[in-house]
Amino acid sequence: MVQQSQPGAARERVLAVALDLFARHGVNGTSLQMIADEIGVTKAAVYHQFHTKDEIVRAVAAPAFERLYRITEEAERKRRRSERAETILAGIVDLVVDNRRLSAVLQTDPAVTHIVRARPEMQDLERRITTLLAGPDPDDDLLLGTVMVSGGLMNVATDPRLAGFDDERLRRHLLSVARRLIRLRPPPAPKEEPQVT
Amino acid sequence: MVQQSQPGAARERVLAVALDLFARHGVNGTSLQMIADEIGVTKAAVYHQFHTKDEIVRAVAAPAFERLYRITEEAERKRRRSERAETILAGIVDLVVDNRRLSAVLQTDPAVTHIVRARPEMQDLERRITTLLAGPDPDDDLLLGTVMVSGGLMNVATDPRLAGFDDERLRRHLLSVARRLIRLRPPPAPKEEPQVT
DNA sequence: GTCTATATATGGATAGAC
DNA sequence: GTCTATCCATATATAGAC
Repeated sequence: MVQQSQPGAARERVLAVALDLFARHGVNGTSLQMIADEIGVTKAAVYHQFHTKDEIVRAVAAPAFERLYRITEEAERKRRRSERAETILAGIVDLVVDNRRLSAVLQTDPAVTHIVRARPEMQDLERRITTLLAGPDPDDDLLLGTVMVSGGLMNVATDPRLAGFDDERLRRHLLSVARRLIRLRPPPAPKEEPQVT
Repeated sequence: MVQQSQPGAARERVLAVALDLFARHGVNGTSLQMIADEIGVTKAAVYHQFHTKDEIVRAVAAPAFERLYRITEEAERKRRRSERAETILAGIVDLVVDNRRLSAVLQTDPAVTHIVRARPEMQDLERRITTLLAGPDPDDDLLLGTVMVSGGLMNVATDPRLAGFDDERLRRHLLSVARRLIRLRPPPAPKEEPQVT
């Protein structure tokens, strides 16, 4: 086994292995022993990096949620509703495509829900994203499309039937399908005047 | 505590409580102790009904999968592709609406995936459903829409943002959104006017 | 940073009384 | 059908040596 001597390398190794195991077995189905075994160290070595299991879960999830937060802030600065929706949608699709395995874990794992998403600022973030996607007063179909986008995109990314899609192909079709779900017209090409909805 | 004296009542009580806990904490996050506590009996009493935890999981999931199997068989007997897709889609939507909480567990819980969905006949069933929805040779957009339907419907059913939808309202909009995703025209309804996408 | 060893709690599961 | 009591494995977590 090659020794990792860069600073923080051991920490990153734990996070990478943890993510892989979380995606396969769920957070509650993954023990610290499994993580340690996969790396080839003991549990105590893992505990040297993270003092609790929750800490590992938060560290695995943190980068994605921080990115989601930044995308949300950016989208909220746009003036028109279509711009806001397009920005948050494209941002989420990019995020999902860049973190295919992570997405499903963050979206559906009950442990993640309890540890990360239950926090008030997370619930607030999810509410803001819903508003960005659906606008302030959506009808039933639009609301349901929005729910399916915010929940379904993550599932789709990990589905084995789409394993053969490379990132660019997955991104393009995810965007296309998601836009239809929230009745969003594709944005105008650069250098053109925006069209009125 | 009222004694349940009907035959099979204790068994049904375990299944109902287990489903509720599975939906909230996931299968791996639910211990037999939690199930027993929720009912107000001891672990041993639960073990009298089910000899292993896997057995409980299978018993919780079984009715939904049997119903899914019957719907699939029925859909495959239809002659036209649109009829097959409409039958399986409407059947799945009904199934999801009738079992809102169960759906997400069955679809996304890693323990369920390992215990139930990993079985060859289950994988075969899921493959047949994909073919029913998408046809034999789907393009990228249709395949992705199909994946989103088969994965996303279940998520949608449990989303708190749709908690206020009654069954009929949820069913109607799920069908509408799902049909758009797989580019399926609504069937000629007896008293409803067909919608144009 | 990693190890051995251990503390403590809880998990699934069984035996046998009532 | 339900109980108490118990077995054994594994879980998270900590202490202290190297």
